[in-house]
Amino acid sequence: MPDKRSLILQGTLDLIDERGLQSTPMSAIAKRSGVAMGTIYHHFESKEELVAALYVELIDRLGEYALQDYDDTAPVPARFSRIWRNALQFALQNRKEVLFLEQFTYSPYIDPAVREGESGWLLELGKIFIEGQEQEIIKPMNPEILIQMTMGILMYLVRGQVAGKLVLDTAVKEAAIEACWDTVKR
Amino acid sequence: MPDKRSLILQGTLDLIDERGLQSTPMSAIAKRSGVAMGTIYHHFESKEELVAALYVELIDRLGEYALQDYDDTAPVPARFSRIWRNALQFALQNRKEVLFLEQFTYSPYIDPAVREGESGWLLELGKIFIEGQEQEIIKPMNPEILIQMTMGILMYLVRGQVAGKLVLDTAVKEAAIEACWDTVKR
Amino acid sequence: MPDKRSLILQGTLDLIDERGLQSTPMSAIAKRSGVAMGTIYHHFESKEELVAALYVELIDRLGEYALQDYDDTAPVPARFSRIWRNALQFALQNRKEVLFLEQFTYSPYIDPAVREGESGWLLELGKIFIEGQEQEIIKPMNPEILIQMTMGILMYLVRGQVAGKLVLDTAVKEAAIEACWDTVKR
Amino acid sequence: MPDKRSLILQGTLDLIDERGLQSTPMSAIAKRSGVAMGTIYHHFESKEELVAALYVELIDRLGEYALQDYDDTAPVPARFSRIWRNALQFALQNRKEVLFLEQFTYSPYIDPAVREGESGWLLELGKIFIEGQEQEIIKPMNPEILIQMTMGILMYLVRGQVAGKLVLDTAVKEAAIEACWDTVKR
DNA sequence: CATGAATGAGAATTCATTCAT
DNA sequence: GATGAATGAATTCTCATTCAT
Repeated sequence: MPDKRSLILQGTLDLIDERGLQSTPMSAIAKRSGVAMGTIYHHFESKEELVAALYVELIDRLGEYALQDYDDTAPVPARFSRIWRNALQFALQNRKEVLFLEQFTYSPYIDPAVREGESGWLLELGKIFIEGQEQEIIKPMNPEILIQMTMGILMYLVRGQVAGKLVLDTAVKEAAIEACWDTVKR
Repeated sequence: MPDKRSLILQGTLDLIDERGLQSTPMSAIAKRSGVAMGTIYHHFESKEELVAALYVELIDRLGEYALQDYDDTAPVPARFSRIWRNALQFALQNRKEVLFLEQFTYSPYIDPAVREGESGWLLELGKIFIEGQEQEIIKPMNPEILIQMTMGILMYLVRGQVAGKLVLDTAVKEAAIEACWDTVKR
Repeated sequence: MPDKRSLILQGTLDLIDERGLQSTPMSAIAKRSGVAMGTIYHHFESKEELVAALYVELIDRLGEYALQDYDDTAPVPARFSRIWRNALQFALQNRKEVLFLEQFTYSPYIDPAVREGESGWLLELGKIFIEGQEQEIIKPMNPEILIQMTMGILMYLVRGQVAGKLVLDTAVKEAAIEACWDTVKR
Repeated sequence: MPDKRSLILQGTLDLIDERGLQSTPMSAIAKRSGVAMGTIYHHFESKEELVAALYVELIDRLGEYALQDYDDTAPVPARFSRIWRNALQFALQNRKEVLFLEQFTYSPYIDPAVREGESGWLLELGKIFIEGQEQEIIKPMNPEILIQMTMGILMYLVRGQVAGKLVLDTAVKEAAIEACWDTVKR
């Protein structure tokens, strides 16, 4: 059986996805997670801390997934594709998680301090861009800008699918990764 | 002096930006807007309706701004740039407004019915893409996909600037619009 | 009809007397006072503030009562008796009020800042003692000390009566006032 | 090392002194005393019992201290001074303890049954007063009244010092004991 | 005996909404 | 229309007590 902390985080995510934070009282989280309300407060100081902890947890999970099968000796374009293909995959397989992150990344509800830590995969992406710029195959721009643009492409595609506006089948996914490359390549 | 309805909407936007919807009671909106609580209920049925009205108001404002100086007889790339340059401009000059839209577009708090109406500028973009595809200068993909990708690029750049990760000066803004074109062009 | 604020203060005092602060939830205060719980919070920021407000209110009431029929041109012993007779009278006629003050004067529950303000009757007593010392009919000690001793005599008599250990009839009351004088007189 | 029961009682006293009973959860007592919560419940049935036990413990300690060096063959005034000097000494050296007793003696939180037992020193005082009355050196009043008055004088002096209103140096302490005698002597 | 995570009833507090003025 | 005090259900959070280890 998963530990209570995980049960609570999962229950929180599920309910926020289903009804929104507004309409998710702690009592509902307790019921959904199968623990007593007091137990939640044993693990998290407040509702705000609980949501922050979930945020950190999901950021970490995404970061880990993004680096799966990552070979840092491969050529730049291959590494680029690998990471973004992973990230997209994660987003599509973890709809709730990613919508949560989208929702709270710029919400005043999340303490800015929580957002700070750079995740490993973003650092790795930075390296890829710099190396690509040295090889003159990537546009000579602030890597931060390139990262934001690429992430924006993929995240908005995921949003589009979630909203039912479009369908991301395998072909489209590959096209999307390619489009990402087109955006940054020289 | 602006009419009370506008004062209320502005106060609501300000407070949601500062403290989040969670922490924005109607009483605070009343105080900030300089009206009595009862007055808010003269103009809006409920808090939910108030937020929905704000959403619609901002969507409209963005849509209007995006089509400024738009010449629908110009060539496809020029029209593409015009609209996105406008949209980016709007986003940068209306941080609160755009973060609000980002925040609530996929929130269960906004009734899906409210989101429905296609805004004119998005319809116009659809036309641009179809025309560009006929001219074989734009990738032959579902235009919805192309729109999402382009919007993602720009929105994530704005997010990046809001978060203090990067600065969008004039040069970068132009480069960003160009990168959008690179993403969709054949 | 008394205003709601007074109703709430009275209900609070009654319940604290009957069951203690511990066992007096805000909901009980609301019910007893005949107002809604929210109304209490309209008048007082928190339970703590409510109790503090009650404290101040009672201190004021006692101070006012103590100076009834006070003639500041009378000789020192007469003035001394008048004030203490009044104070004792107040204490005996306002059991709840005085026990509340006893209970909370040195409780960490009352913010020390609340206790600060010197009440008029105590200032007046100070003057009496100084004048009496000049006339060499009162012990030459720090007046603060004399005040504490006198108040202690009377308050502990009241306590004794409340506890059922003794009965303060008219004769005893007069004897007590006399004993107070014996304590401070030269 | 003191036994756990004592540690718990001491921790309870400290915390009640610092934050009040209201704000002293059992968990805090456990932490402060360096024992587990379960351990507290081995020694005391409930929080109420714990506080009652502390009350009894402190009453006993005070009673014992009050009779130190007490010679029941000495003359009445000497015996009177001895006991009250001891009591005052105890109060000044055990601020927390005495404030606790003050606080809870008339609190509904303490079961009246707990307060009942007459302590030896109070019985002894009763004897002193009766003997003094037989010798016609003490006022012919209910001894209970005389006890309350004397205790009131001293306790309020202690309160005054605790509140920072006055300082009880050796001279003042002696004067206070004398004043007590003035209050009861014929 | 000792531990401290878990429990859940109960407390304090909030806030959308109403309505008498 | 405008006001804002009043309402009380809903929510967050607390904490005395238990019990499996």
